[in-house]
Amino acid sequence: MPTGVALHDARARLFAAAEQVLERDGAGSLTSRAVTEEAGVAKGVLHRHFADFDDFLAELVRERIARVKADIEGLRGADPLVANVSNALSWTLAPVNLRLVNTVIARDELRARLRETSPQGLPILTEATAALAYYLDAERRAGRLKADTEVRTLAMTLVGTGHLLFAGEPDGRPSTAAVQEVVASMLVGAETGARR
Amino acid sequence: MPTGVALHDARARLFAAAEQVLERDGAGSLTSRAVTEEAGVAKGVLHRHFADFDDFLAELVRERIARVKADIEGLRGADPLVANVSNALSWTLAPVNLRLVNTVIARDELRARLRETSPQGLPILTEATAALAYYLDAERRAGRLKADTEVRTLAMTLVGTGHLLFAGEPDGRPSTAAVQEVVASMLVGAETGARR
Amino acid sequence: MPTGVALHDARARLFAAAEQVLERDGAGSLTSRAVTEEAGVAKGVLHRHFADFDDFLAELVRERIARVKADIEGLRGADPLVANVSNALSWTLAPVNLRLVNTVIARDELRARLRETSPQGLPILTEATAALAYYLDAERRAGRLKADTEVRTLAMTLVGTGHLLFAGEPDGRPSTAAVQEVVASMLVGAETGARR
Amino acid sequence: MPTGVALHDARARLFAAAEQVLERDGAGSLTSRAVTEEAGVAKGVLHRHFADFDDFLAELVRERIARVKADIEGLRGADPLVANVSNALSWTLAPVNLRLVNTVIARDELRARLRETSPQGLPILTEATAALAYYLDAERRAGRLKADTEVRTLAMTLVGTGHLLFAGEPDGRPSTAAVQEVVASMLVGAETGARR
DNA sequence: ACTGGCGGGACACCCCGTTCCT
DNA sequence: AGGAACGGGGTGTCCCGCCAGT
Repeated sequence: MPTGVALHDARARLFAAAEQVLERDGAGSLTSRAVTEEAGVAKGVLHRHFADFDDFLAELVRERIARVKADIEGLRGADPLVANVSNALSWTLAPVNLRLVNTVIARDELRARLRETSPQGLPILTEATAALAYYLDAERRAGRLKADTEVRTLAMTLVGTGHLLFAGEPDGRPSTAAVQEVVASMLVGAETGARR
Repeated sequence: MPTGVALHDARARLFAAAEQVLERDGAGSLTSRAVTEEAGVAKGVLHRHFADFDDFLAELVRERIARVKADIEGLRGADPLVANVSNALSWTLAPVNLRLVNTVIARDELRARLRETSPQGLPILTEATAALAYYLDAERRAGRLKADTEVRTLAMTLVGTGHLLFAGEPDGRPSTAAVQEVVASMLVGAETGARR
Repeated sequence: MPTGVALHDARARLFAAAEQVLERDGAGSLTSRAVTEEAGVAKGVLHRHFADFDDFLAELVRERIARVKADIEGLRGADPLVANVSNALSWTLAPVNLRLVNTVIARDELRARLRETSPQGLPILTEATAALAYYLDAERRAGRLKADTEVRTLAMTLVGTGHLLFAGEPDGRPSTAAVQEVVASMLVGAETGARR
Repeated sequence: MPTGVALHDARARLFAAAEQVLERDGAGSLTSRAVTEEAGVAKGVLHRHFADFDDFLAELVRERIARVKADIEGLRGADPLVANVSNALSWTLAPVNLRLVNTVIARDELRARLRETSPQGLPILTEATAALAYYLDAERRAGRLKADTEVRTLAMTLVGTGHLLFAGEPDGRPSTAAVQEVVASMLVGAETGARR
């Protein structure tokens, strides 16, 4: 029975529900029904707030992108470089994001729509790479990375390797130590001796 | 009309058809019908040679894995390191393979079955990483890479970065120069001065 | 295009559609798709209201059985015996019922399920025979049939002969006169002279 | 491997195989594959000797009809009337025949072709009815049935009732006693007192 | 504004009769 | 003669988007 009560936070609730479905059941189970059911909401609600399911997913991806960018931009130079980069990878490659990338990969229409805002590269990963490169450039300018470090390539290397590392784990969660070890070995050639 | 002719190479023809569909239409269009139609073969042929469609796909993945491994194992030390690695990445991340990885990502059942033979990591990429590490180890023992090179991590870095590079291109084909440039910058810290 | 309107009488509409298909195209054309198309209804509706197609058919048979029983039970002693019995046969062996019996005969699974409610005999015909026997017994007690009439056998004889008569006609519709003639000749030995 | 040996009795072997399949697995399992497998013969053999599967079935039906007719025509006036008729019904309604009738009912095309030789009525049952009527007429002329007996109707009644009786049994085999009882009660009004 | 049933398309799997190469 | 393949059809299932009621 209709309640007549407006869901003022429908978007947020639907996004949260989608993330829970992704985390619990994987990308293959992320259907419009699963989302609305998880949110405890009627199917029609999704279509009142979004043009269609792919539009909903696109918005969700953009929301995750914004969060990852904000997180990486919030990294502070005072913390150890390896820890910062490891955190950046952990945020970027969190299970929900990984599965969301898979969702994008599996859906032609969604991928096409995201091409408008992410012209190249895999959504989320591309933006994270850019944000990480920006952070690394700051570190380079601060003298914690060698002056000739190609931060764009280094960022891509870190994200690419991290992707393989995280995607390889059945549950998508390698240990923090494992991440730091890999990150450390990748930064070893670029780091200066500077410490604080 | 029935032809009555036995398809002595049904498996190979179906595999080739699947690859053409992948290349032309993408992972989203890889259905059992599309495969048999592309092969110019009756629907039932696929089910006569494979338990079901996921079984067919699993076999196709394994066949691609075998080919990639054989290709990488065929690399010769006489050729330039960067060229060899670039070739390895081009073979590993060929459009067909990339889309096949996407197919695996999108199909829960297929992924589950491949877990039996590829317990961890993304199919194809994992095996390519292992083969590449084996090749790099040979180069390390031959003195073309520094003795302390962690070949496993280096291989993962190369494949992971390459994956991002190839998957980022809308058509899955970065230029050879672009690949070599990235590979060169990644190997710069590990290479010795040895040349032949 | 979705109507959004709930089909409050989905069962009845599907049953009616199935009967129309039977009447128009015969038992061989009675597929689940044909039923939903005839009903102007989505394919899923059938599976929302019935476990599967055989379940739907079983329910249809039971509904027809109920109708035939009700019809026969509604026969009134005031009307001529021959007319009553002829009507009973016409109802029992109506084209739709005849073809429904054929459907049961042709479908192993359906037949198996109906065994639960019609342990023996051909569905519809068995129940009609029982109802007719009950009616004849009433007539016997009312003195319109000889006291020693074996109503069970007589009913079986009438239905069995009627079945041959109706099933023999290409379109399943012998003339009323032909039916009455046969019925009359079969009752001649059992009828008393009683008239009203 | 081809044997090169011609099956001079292919027809008979295929017919026998079909009957075994009918008897063991029912009408629903009577496919061309089942027949050739049961006969231990290649699928092509059937199509070498018959235009198509429906043609094969039509010939089988005609063969069974001929056998039933011959059997009934072989009845001798010296034996008890009830026993003779009971035997006629048992032959006519043998499980194989009953299931063959079902096969005819379930196959539109087969039914259509048999219309050419059996313009009306159910194949086998119609011919059996005619043969039985002929026999009964002989008995009538011999004085064992009343002179005014309508043998055509009586035959139809016997076969129709018998059909219900036999088809009602799950395994298609009522006891001889049950058959004789029903037959006796149906003949009671038509028999004269003549005995031998 | 929300609810929930429906429309419609697609897909995997299965079965059958039939043909014809080996 | 044997057996693989062919073409067609049927069923159950899933999913997304729509929209009449409440």
